[in-house]
Amino acid sequence: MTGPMVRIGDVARAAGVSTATVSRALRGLPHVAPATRQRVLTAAAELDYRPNLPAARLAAGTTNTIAAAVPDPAAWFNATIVGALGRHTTAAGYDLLLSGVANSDERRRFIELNGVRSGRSDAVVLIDVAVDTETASDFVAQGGCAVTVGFQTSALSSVTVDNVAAGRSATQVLLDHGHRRIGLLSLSSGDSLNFSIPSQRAQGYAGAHSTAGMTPDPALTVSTSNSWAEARRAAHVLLGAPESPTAIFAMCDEQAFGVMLAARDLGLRIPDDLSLVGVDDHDQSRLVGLTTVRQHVADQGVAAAELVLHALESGTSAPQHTQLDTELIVRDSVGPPRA
Amino acid sequence: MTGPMVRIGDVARAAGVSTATVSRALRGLPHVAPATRQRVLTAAAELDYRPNLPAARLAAGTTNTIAAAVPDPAAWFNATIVGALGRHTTAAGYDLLLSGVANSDERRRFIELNGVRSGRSDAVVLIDVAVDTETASDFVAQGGCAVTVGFQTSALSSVTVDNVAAGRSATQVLLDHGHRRIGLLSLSSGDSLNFSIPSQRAQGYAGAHSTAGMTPDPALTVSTSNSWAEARRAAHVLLGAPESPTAIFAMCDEQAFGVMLAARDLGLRIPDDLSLVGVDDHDQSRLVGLTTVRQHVADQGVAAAELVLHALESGTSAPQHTQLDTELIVRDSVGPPRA
DNA sequence: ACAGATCCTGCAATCGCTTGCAGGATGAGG
DNA sequence: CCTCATCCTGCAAGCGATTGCAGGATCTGT
Repeated sequence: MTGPMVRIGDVARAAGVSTATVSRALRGLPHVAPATRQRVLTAAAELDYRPNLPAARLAAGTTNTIAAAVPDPAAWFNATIVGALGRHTTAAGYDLLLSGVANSDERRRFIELNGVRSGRSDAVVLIDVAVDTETASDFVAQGGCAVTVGFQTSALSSVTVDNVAAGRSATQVLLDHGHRRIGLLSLSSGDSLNFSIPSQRAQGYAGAHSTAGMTPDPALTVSTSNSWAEARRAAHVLLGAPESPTAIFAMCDEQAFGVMLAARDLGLRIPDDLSLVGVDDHDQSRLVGLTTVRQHVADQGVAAAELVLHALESGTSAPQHTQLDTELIVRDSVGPPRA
Repeated sequence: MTGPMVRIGDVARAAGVSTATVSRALRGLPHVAPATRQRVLTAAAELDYRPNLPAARLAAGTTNTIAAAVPDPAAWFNATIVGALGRHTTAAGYDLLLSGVANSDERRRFIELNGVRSGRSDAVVLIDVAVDTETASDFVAQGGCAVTVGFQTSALSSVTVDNVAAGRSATQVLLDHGHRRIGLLSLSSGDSLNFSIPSQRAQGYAGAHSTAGMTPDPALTVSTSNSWAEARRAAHVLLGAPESPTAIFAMCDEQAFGVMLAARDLGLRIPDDLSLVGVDDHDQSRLVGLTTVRQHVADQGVAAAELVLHALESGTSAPQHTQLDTELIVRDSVGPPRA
């Protein structure tokens, strides 16, 4: 059944050279005569030789693999980043290992498993997964290479957006239209591993208010996960309250979709009866006319890939922090408050 | 900088046993006395020992890794399956390697790289990626283990849905409402690697027509990728033609979203001026009230995981074919044709 | 034709863990 | 008290590549 395993020695014999030469020839290393290389290539092709990865990795001490951690691989934000990241790392010859890391246990395991010493991956990309300062510096102290996306800590390279500004401008649009009671649908810190995004966006929300000489009503803030269903329920609460908001700032578009559903449930028209702003510019937001603060998600994946590849190739461990722009995308979900 | 590498020998010395015993103790293998195991565990913990994966893989000849191939990791369908698949394989102790396979070159490379002989992965999951019969049987002949999702070939285990039935029932709804000119937005076979889905759904479309004693007008069929932008453009063509259809069957919900955009561009109201049915039941479909034929996507990922894990654990190579149900989800995008 | 630099190539030691086999210790049964 | 099974444990031979170092071939300039 199982085809005979062709080893590097077989190729060497066939080409009449040593395994050392085969190894060098096959990997395009210098110091091998063109004619010899050709001979080796031919022999390898003829025997249909496939180098054994674990062996190569053990000997070379390098894995050519990048491990990515995401809270939920199926979520749009994560998937988009992973897609862009993967495209670039694959092009550079790296494999992409994907791990779902939904709680702190899994996170610890992930960090442990991907340290330099286990030889599982050469570098790690943490997408929307936070790590504490100590863990991060331990990791790099051991020679690990990591970059974070959507979270920032000093010891690690990162790519982020200005979430305070995003929260501010989302809120500002609403304020500009005359809204005075603006609900905040916050991302829950429940089992989430990244607290910074919600708190920063909330900070922008508060900031915009205070610039306008106002203080937001704490009763208008509700937290949920990024699931539609939960956001919908939360929006029901918000909109069913005695002094309900005339507008809602949802911290992510997916939550905004949930609000739209709730509005429909309640017979509220957007933007006539309720204004709505999200953050992300999810693929679907255009379809439903959602006004939102766009973050260029795929670009973040590309940036992460560049950071990681650069670090790997240069061997540098000095962290670099990239911050991408956000931009307000005006669609149809915002209008003046109902009289 | 780099912490001292702790090897299995160090643990052995600390625990006063041989490396063989450490290896067995740490992996929970039988034939090691409880007291000894405890001693080894303690020593390992104290030294913060991390086994070196490549070494273990080389020695054991097994990788504990499953490689998944998807045309586009960022696409909703793929991401959803990968998410479910990953959750289950990780729980079973396997790593998930993710590769974007967008054309036949990449596909060939993927198959080669993941054959048994290269020791890169223990099994392969092909998601919406087709392979020809010969490649498939070669792969298993060499001892490879593979399962396909959304595509079926006899030599490999697979999980699919009945696409003919899906196409038929989508078309049937439209017919039932009295539509007689039904446009078909087909998935293009451009660079796609899986032709079977579009052709099967088209077959269902034709079948429903012929059951009703009709023959669909070939002029009403247009092919595009699953991108919104393309589908939108195609819909413009379809709807701008002299005898435009009163309804459209889009082979996937993402295309249907494009049609919605086009309809909006043209000032057509759904379902008053145009009826629309998709396939998938994309997360967003509910939001926009799209009538669609649901396929349980996450379940397909789970099924794929089960197939793969079973094959790996039992060592069986007899292919198993799982077919999941689809179900018509009626929302608001279908009505009678305009008078 | 010769010294010295430049290029290729092979030897053999590693990389760190797994595992078949054999041997010693322990316990049960007669 | 002896025999035989049963259980643990250690020895040491791999697993299949990579790579520092040394040595031979080839070439350059004089």
